[in-house]
Amino acid sequence: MADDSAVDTPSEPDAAPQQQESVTIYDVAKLAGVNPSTVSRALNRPGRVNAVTERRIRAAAESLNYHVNPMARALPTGRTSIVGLVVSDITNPVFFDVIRGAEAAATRAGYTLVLTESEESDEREYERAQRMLRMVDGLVLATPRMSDDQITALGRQKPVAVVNRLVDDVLSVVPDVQHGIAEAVRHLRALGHSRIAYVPGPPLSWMARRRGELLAQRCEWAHIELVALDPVAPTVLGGRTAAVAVRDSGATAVFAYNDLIAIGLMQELVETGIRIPADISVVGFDDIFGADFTSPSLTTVKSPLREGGDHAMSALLGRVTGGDAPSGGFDLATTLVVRGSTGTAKA
Amino acid sequence: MADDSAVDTPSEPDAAPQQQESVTIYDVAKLAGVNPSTVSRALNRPGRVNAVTERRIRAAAESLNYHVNPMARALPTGRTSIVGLVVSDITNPVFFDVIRGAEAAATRAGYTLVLTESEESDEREYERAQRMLRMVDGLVLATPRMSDDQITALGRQKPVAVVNRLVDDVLSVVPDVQHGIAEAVRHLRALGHSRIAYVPGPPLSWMARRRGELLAQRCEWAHIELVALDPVAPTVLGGRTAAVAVRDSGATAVFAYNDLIAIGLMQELVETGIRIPADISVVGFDDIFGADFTSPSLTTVKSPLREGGDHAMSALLGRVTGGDAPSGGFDLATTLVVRGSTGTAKA
DNA sequence: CTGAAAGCGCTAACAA
DNA sequence: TTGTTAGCGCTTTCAG
Repeated sequence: MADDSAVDTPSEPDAAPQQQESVTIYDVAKLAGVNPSTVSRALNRPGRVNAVTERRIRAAAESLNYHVNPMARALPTGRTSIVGLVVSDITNPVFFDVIRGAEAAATRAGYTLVLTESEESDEREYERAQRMLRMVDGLVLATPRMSDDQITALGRQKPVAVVNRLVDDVLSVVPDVQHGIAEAVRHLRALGHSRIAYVPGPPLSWMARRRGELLAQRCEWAHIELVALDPVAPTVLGGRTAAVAVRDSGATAVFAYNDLIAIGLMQELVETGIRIPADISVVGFDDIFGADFTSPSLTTVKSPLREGGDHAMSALLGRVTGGDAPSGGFDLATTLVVRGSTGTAKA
Repeated sequence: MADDSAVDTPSEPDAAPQQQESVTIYDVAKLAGVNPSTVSRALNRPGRVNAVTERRIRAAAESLNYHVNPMARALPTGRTSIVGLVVSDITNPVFFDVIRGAEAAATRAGYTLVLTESEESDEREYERAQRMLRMVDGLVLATPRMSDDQITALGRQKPVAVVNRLVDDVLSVVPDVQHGIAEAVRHLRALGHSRIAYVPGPPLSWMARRRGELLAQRCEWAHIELVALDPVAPTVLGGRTAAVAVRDSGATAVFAYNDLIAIGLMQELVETGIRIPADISVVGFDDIFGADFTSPSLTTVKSPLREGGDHAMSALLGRVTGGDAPSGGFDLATTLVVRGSTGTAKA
């Protein structure tokens, strides 16, 4: 640690590191005194080779530090042991859990996860998914923005699973939003709220539309007036822009399409001198990382994001490995997490 | 949207989708009336083929919806156009920005990003990196936990770059922590703090050790007493566990190894009736997503994480594509972001 | 149980 | 400029 000032520039390795030749089954075969095909058999299908030769081969492979070349294997088999995940925005914490779940399921099954993002563009999304398709055994699309037709087209080429959206003829993993919404509406109703505002998310998003619809349904059912405001970007900034409309709506409580919006909204409202929840209650969706950091902490409809990613990937891999239909009945119910941002309605 | 109750289970596609045969350069060649190798040339090295035949070939490829098979290409060339990124914990928001930066740089260069995590285990980390190495053209390790020797070993096989750590003979991208720490110490000093506590992070982490060392140096230099407490896990929970020690330390301000710890610490302190910053000031490191959600919002030494990921990946790809040494002088200085969690020292 | 041989899709000499 | 011909490393028949 002699030099402290120069560390902000990549250090230059002294010598160009010798990229060592990779060892192949031919090397192993030679060392073990067998045919390459026998090496392949021994390493892949234990039992289909004489026990002692197998041991000899394994020892040879070990000593040579042999590792199979996934690319070379992919050619004859057509399977790469790679699965892809497409998210619309790596920045959005909603996907962190989806990624984590998908990664876990993939790793568990011995698959490698490849990740890409579409930066909220439906065109880029399709293009990148298509590109990725060539190298993966299957694809998971998280809250995709592209059209149903495009998704179906992808599904015709390789197995595809979708999270947070329902698409015909495609493996779809969707949480039961209904349940959480019912809880939330009941919660607000019990607190005396009878006029609620709703800040919608991107109209291109299936999940955004769905939440809006179910919320409207439920409020009508509960004889609560729901005021739908203009949709905003599903970001903290988007939430801030909705503050004025929320204030002017005369509602005593507000639903935001997601937590990001809810958080931005709260920040802006508080800065305008509005007290939460004394003046207005706020409810979000998702329960993302950080939802409990705010002050007051955010009441939100929790989506089982991690499970969603995990289940989608598991289902996909089940299909990839030719397995039978994944058994349904996942525990994907949304639930209300009550925190500090909701309180009794202002008189 | 007829059925609302059944959506929590993967929908079963009616028919097993016909996985269409993938089209190869042979198909394109036949359609265009040329030899496969000509197709390869036309598509890869525009200009080395007659302009009109090239156009004919492109048209044929287009009409057949041809896409190159990356695996097949990887075999003869030895290059996959895939780069890997290893992080220690996908859950940790610190890596979100690193991932985003790396992804951006990779995509920009036409590479695909492969992601894996080590779940904070040095063994798993090395094993997964090694496994990944077979299929990538290069590897970026973000805040790795494995030993220098292991990193060097990886670097002998394929180009490797490291973020947030200095390793001999390996491309290292490290922010200039010094600068931010100096600012932070000066800030606290100006507020009258003369006894500061420090909650260290995982001892296995190079960056954790470095922050501790530089902080100690700087405080000594500024004639401030620094009380190093026991290290904790770099998580919100870890931060909570440090609260008692912090309170008992008698310090009027506390540095946490990272924002996660700082946030957990603040939560626990506040719940114990300690006021921030009236009773104690808190400073974190990184400026992660959510650091401004807390109440009070967190004063923190911001690390240019996104740039770190981007630069590391760029430098790596520069090396992969045989380019010359990446020009140094990146804008990777850390800076102090002053928010609400720091104030004048209690008398 | 094991060896021989063909071929996955593509690239890269080498010829023509 | 284009065709021919070998492979890249591995799996997988098919013989033996």
